[in-house]
Amino acid sequence: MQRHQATIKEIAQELGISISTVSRALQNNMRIGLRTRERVWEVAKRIHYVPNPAAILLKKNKTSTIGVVLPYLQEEFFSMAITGIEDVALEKGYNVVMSQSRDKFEREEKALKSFLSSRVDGVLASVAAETSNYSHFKELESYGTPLVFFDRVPRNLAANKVRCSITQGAFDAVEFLINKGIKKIALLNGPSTMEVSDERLNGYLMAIKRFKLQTSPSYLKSTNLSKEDTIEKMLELLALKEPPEAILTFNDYLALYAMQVCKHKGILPNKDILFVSFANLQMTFYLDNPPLASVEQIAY
Amino acid sequence: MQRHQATIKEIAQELGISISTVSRALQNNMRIGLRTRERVWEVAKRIHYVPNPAAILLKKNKTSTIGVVLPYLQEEFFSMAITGIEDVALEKGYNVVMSQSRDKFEREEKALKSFLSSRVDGVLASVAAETSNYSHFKELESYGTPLVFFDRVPRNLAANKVRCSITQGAFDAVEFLINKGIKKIALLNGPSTMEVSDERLNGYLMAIKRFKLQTSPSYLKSTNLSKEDTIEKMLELLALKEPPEAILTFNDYLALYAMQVCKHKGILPNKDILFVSFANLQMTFYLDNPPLASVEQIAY
DNA sequence: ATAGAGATTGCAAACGTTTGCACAATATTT
DNA sequence: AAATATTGTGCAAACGTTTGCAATCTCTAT
Repeated sequence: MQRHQATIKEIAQELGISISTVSRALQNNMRIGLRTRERVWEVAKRIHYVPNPAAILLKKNKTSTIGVVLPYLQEEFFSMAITGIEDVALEKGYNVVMSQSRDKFEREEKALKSFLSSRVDGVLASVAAETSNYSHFKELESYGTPLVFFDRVPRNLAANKVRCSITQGAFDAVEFLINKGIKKIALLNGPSTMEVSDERLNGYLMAIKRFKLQTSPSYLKSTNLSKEDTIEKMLELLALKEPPEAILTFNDYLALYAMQVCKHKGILPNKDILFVSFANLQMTFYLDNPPLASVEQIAY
Repeated sequence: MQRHQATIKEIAQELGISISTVSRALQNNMRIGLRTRERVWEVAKRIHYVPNPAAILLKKNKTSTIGVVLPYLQEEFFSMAITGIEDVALEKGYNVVMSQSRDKFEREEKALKSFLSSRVDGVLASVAAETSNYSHFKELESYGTPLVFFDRVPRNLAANKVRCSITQGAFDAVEFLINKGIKKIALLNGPSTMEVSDERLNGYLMAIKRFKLQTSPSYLKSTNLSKEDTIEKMLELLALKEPPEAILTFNDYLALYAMQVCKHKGILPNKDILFVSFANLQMTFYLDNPPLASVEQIAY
């Protein structure tokens, strides 16, 4: 099946020169005469030579590959991020291999194992909602594989992290609602294990304080991002004696789930209860009734 | 940076046995005594041995990796498909590397090149809308890399192809409309380079013939799947002397674009003009006004 | 005891590439 | 013409693994 792949040995043979010369010629090493270099390149092209990455890895201990784990590829934020990652990686001569955790700890763990065994040069990770134990990441680092978290970064872990600071975004979102005369604002947040949740909370609290509003612990809900949990927490909010007039949600998906709950209860979203969220999905452009506003995060 | 990774040599040294014995012990080769095998495994675990895939590829000429190119990871159909692919691949001990073409020929070409140089064992491809020349796929095969197209398979190309036959689905969709008493049905199809477009057309024509309806070339539009082109073709349909009463669209995205055009023109989608499409996105559950019906394709 | 058998283990080559070092060929200076 | 510098090329080892073959053990049956 797998037909023979061209090797530098064959090029050397055909030209009657040594393989070291060919190797150097292909690297455009100045030590090799221009004429020889040209002849080597010509043969290489003709016989469709492609360097064997395994041999190179073996020698250089470098795969020129980076691994990316993230929760869902289909979430627009991540899919844009991946596109950005791919673009710069390709430009720099790196390959990208990605894996979705689907917010499951187990899948995330497996993905990292597979990255480890394929010896990626580095890993980018956006952690699964389920994850609260970071030993699998620690293990990666113990092998010396560089690791950078992005967007969904863990709290309480000394590591490289990249994310937009959205404290200000959360503040602005609340201010926006307050300017509309709203007083009772709830926060439907993500898991407390994530720093990005903290930031939303901080921005929210800052705004509440600054504008001297009131809130209560029952207005602060934290979900695991699943549809079920979100619906449950939303029902709790609606069941309060003083249900909120507006809800700031962790992202557009939570907002959509929550809005569905409202509809079932005969409450008109963005009429009876205003929704403001984070992410600004392309998708929301298709909706007749999207969240009132959304804080955009530039994923690419 | 990159800390040293354990090798079988080190295991051998520690136990005072030869590397070949270690290699065989790790493969659970029966030629190696049980006691030795156990000791080897124990050390391997302790020092976190992970086989170096490069060395194995070099010997076996097998990467246990398959490459997947598809248009958009964020389209639900593909993201489900990828999950299916990942699941069976992992189960069989294969890794998956994927790349999005974003419907661009150039990106698709690059992805295949990168697969080639990383020596994947095989490729799964769903072709980009832009692609009409398959030389890059041909090249893959000339290297002996097995190739299977899925869903978006090319016409007129002898190759392995996997897709749902949706001729029947298209037929059923039209029948569904006819049963509602609709007579004037248009088809907003995908590029004619794709077999999947042909199938929709065939199903549509079969139903038209069977139920003795009329259609006209101006009811048959073919788009490149982009939003712009879809809007243009939709405007053409609306500009006809006899605009259609219902439109069968290539997928949910086209339906959504087309429905937006209607709204701009003050036409009520699924009231004045009925929409039926293919794909059945999760997303459409969030919509207040989804396509009337959608033919589901089981991606996973 | 000892031949033969069977069970274990080790040697060494091979996979395709890179690279330090040495050597050969040519050009430049005396 | 010899000595030196410059340029071009080749040898061989190394990377971590697998595997055919040979070698060494440990038995059992004589």
